[in-house]
Amino acid sequence: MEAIAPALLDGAALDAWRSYLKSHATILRALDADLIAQHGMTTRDYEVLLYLSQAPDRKLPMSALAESTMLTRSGITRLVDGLVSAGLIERVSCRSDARVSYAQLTDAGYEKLRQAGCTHVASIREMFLEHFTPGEIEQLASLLSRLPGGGGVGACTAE
Amino acid sequence: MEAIAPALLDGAALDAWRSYLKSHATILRALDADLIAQHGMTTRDYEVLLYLSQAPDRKLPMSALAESTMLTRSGITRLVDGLVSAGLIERVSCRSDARVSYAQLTDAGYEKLRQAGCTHVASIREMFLEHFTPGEIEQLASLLSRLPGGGGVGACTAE
DNA sequence: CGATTGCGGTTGATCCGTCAACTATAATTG
DNA sequence: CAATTATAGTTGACGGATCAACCGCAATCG
Repeated sequence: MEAIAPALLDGAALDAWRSYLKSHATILRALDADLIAQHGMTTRDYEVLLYLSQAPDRKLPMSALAESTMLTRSGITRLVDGLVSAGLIERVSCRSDARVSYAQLTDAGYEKLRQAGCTHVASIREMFLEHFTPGEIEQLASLLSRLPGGGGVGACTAE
Repeated sequence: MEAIAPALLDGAALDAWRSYLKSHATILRALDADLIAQHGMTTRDYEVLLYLSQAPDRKLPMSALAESTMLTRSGITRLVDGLVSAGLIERVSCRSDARVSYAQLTDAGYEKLRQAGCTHVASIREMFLEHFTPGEIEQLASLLSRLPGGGGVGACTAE
């Protein structure tokens, strides 16, 4: 009568799961608030700019962005709309395939990313990294990489 | 020129952070999809029912729910609206303070939670717990508990 | 080739959650 | 006790993301 899910999860497992959920919610909320306050940009915006900055020619097809960010194609369309009207991104069409439309980082977008990167990375350090020793970071990286989407080998969701 | 944030984060730190973000997005999306498909309910709904089920009298003030779920009070009002009209929750007023309104789990809500709990916890096992040994779960719990919101000692956000 | 099928992207409707403003009640203070 | 201030909750307007439907183009298959 006392509990439902908790009764089905033993102590450490429950702790791990709850900390995982709560810490994520707390940290992301704070990061977003920082980024918005300091640069008028959400973490999603930042993520898109970052992916573009790392891509050849600083441009990516919309679909690639959608996959990287784990948004739907329609979600990306709208997100990019915003960045375009902010002047941080341009749409350029693809010569070899008229269906695809690239999002390309503008110089202004690159500069914005550079500026935001400083404070954002500092926030990530403060909220996440600084709570661990380098050895623990490695442990954590190794553990988390095994989760679905974590980037490790067994990350296939068995679709 | 090659990277922005990554250049500022060394390898393991970047891996840990990225795995943390991506795994969370992937897992939560899958859990939500499962819960919706099998029980017509979001993880937020589930969370609210769960908190209520663990509360004395199976009821909690709206504000308490808001705090537990990390939603705003207005967000909780709307979420609870939905659960009320689904018959899983009732609103009951407080006799000692006319401002507070409790959300109370109905029998139907309890039953629904019980049913959903089975599959939901199974999904959590599959997506999260099963990737680790018991010892690793403990490690993970210990590490994550140190993060903001993770429930550990230093979890104060220094407001 | 011409028709079908598939892919990339956008749009309309909708849902979910926030913020800001508001109401009503309680607590405080002079 | 009256006036102020604080707290609990709801509501309206809005933003962000999804789904489903769609358009245009490419690729494939007869």
